[in-house]
Amino acid sequence: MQAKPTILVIEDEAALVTLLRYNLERDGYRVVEARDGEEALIVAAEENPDLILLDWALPNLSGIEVCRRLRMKAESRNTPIIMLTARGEESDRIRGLDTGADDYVVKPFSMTEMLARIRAVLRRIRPALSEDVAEFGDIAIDRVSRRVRRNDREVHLGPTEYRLLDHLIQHPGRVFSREQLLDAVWGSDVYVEARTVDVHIGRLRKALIANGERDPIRTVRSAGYSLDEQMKVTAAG
Amino acid sequence: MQAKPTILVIEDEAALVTLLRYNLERDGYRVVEARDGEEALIVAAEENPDLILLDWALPNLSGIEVCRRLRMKAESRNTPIIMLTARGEESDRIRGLDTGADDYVVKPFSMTEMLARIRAVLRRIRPALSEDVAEFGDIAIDRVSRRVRRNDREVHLGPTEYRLLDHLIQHPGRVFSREQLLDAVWGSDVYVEARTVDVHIGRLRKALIANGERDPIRTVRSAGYSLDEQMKVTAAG
DNA sequence: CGCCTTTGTTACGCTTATGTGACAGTTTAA
DNA sequence: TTAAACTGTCACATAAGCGTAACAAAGGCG
Repeated sequence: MQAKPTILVIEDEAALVTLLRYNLERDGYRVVEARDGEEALIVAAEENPDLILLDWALPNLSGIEVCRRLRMKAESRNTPIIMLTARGEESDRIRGLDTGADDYVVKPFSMTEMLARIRAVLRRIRPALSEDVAEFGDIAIDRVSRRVRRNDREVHLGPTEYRLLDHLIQHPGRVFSREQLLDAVWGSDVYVEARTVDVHIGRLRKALIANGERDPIRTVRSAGYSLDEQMKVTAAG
Repeated sequence: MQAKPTILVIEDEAALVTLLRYNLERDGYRVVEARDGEEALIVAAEENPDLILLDWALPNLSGIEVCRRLRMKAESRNTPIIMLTARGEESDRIRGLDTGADDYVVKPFSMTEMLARIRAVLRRIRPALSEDVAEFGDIAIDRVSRRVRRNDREVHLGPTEYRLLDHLIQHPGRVFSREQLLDAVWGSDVYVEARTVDVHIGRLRKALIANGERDPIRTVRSAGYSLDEQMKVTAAG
C-alpha cells in the first residue's frame, strides 16, 4: 500500500461521521470531514481527497449541487464519489449517478459493504493509488522494488523520471501543466525552469520507447502532458 | 519454500492455462494446474502452492466456494489468492475480497500486469520471518547456526553485515532507504551516519562476491538498496 | 506561404550520490 | 595482555543525474 488514501466524508450527522471515521481509519485511510456543502467544497479543494463520501441530504447545499460543483472543478473532476442515500430516494439516486457519482450506498448500510465498495471504487478509478504496483498498458511500475518494466523488459529510469512516471500513472489520461508537474514531482519549494519538465519528459520517453514501441506520453499543446489512454491495449483473455 | 515458488492455476479455459503456464515458467515459477473446484482442493492439498490463481467462473464449484474452503484448511489459510474475474462482476469481486482473496485481476488482463501482481503479492505475504533458514538465489542464511553460504562456500560476515543481509533477505527485492536500514539493523535509538550504511553494504558485497560471483545487491540511486531479484532468475540453481 | 509560438533534442558544466580505502577507537577471543 | 576483528567516520575518486541554454523541428494562424 502506497501513502494513505484520503477520504472526504461529507455528512452532517455527527454519530455517523464518528462511526465512519473509526472504521475508515482502521482500514488504513486518512479521513477529513465536512459538515455541509459549503465546507465540503473548501475542504475538497484544500485536501484533494482520493475519494469522497457524500450524503445526499445536506443542510445548506444539496448533495446533488455539491456533486455537480465538484465535477466542475478540474482537480476534483476525476475524484470518485460515493453517495449516501436514504432508502426509497430512487429518482434522486438516478440523478446522482447522472451527475457524476460513481456509486451509491443506501442507508442504513453495513460497514462491511461500505468498506468493500470503497476498496472497489478506489481500485476501479485509480488502481495506481492503492497498489504498490501500478500498470498502464504494457508499462508496469513496482513501487516496492522501484522497478519499471515494459513488456517484460526492464526500463532504467533516473530518480526524477521515475517520480514523473509515478505521478502520471496515478492519474492516467489526465493532463498536467508543467507547473503542476513541477509542484508534484519536484516539490512546491524548489525553483526550476518550466522547460526542464520538457527535458525530463523527453528522457522518460526515450527510456520507455527504447524499442520500436509506441510513445505512451501525449503532448497537449499549450497545456501539458498526460499518459495517452489510447495506447492502453490489453493482451490476454 | 524457496527454490522455485509453486503457483496453482485454477482455470478451465485451456488456452488461458497454456498462456499462463508459458509466462509463469519463463518468470521462474513452477506451475501446477486444476481444471475445476474439486480438483483444485485436491491439488492444493498435495502441492501446497505458494500462490493460487483462481478463476471466478468455474464449473462444478464456484470460485467463491473454492476460496472459502481453501481458507478453512490450515495449510492453505495463508496462501495468497489472486482472483481472475470477468469485467463487470463487480459485486462478486467484492465478495471475493471479503472471502479472503488477496488481489484480483480483471480479464482480459495484460501478462505484464499479472506478473507484476504476482511478484507483489508474493513479496508482501512471504517475508520469511519465522524460517530458520532463508535463501535468496544461491545465497543461504542459517539463523540457527548464524552461518551464511553461497554456492556451498562458507561466507564469513561480521555481526552488522549479517544482520543487514538477514534484513534484506526477509523482503527480497524491496528497496530500503538508508534510514530504514539504520532503524531495522542498527536500532532506532542509536545515532550513526547514514553513509555508514554504504560502508557496510560495501563490506557485505565484498564478502558475498569473493569469487567472480554476481553482485546480489542492487543500488537504487537516491532511494537505497535491495536484493536484486533479477539475480535470482539468472543465477539460481 | 511566412511568422510566431510551442515543443523536441542535444550538449555541457555543475551538483549530488555512491564506492572505497584508510584510520583510530573499541570490542572480542584466546 | 595481546592480537585480531570489528566499528563508525572521513576523505577522495568516480559515476550518475540534473538543470539550462541554444538550436532545430513542428504546429497554428493570418
